[in-house]
Amino acid sequence: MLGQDTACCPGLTSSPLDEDQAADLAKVFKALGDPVRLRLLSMIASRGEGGEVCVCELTPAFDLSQPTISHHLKLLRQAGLIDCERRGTWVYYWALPKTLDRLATLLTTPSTASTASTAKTPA
Amino acid sequence: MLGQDTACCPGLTSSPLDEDQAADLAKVFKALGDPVRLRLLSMIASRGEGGEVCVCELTPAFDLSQPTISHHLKLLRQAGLIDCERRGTWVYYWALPKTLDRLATLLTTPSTASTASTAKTPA
DNA sequence: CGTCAACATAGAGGTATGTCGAATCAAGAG
DNA sequence: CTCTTGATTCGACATACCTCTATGTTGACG
Repeated sequence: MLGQDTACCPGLTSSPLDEDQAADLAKVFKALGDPVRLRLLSMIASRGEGGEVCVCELTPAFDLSQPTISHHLKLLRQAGLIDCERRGTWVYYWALPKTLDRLATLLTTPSTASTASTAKTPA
Repeated sequence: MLGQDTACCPGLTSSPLDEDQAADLAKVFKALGDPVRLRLLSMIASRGEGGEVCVCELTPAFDLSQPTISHHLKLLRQAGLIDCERRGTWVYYWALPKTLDRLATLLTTPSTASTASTAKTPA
């Protein structure tokens, strides 16, 4: 998801998106378009670069059933925003900052681009 | 939409979002979660700072009815991403970069924040 | 005033999304 | 092996969303 060809692109404000780029990006933004998923992602991402969170820590933070949380985590994973691994009884999730960086670059407007254009994940 | 209290916030990856912040942000991301709206926004925003686009230029770029385009423009406007004005027979739309910048800052991860954190629209 | 063109709004229909309970799978303890 | 706990998958249902056609509204022009 979100192929390489969209990774290089300067931003929404520079040139109109073509249909394929828009479709790819829309999937990621749609994944972010739910308050539960936004909170889940922020809870996971705020653990830092190598940080992980167990599902058993995430679930009680919401007034939702466990299957529902699991469903939202799945969508975030399909959007390329997080990934997970099972270790014993528990499943741990971590953030994939590359996707977030890509979106941030895309949303950066020319006025702010002068300071942020060099932030395209050094490699 | 997207009150001032969320404007100051460092980013998704720094600390977990509370419920209200997540709800506000989700509305904006949801507005971006459709390929048609993404393309509309990019067509409008790529006109630059003072640029404007007439609806009559936007509609023929899509294989959709005119009311459908009007509907999507309304959602983008309600999300605070664009605004419009009627001048004579035509209606002109322009982008509101402040909202985009806010999202970009929010999505910026610590590794890239060193170069982009000062990009919060100088005033 | 009447008419026409550009946009917006209203309502309807089909599809997707969010949520749940129940069932299922995975791993460890006894 | 069986039982318990953690997590995902499945099936169902209510709601939201995207799209259309039909209708309103606004302004320009005779």
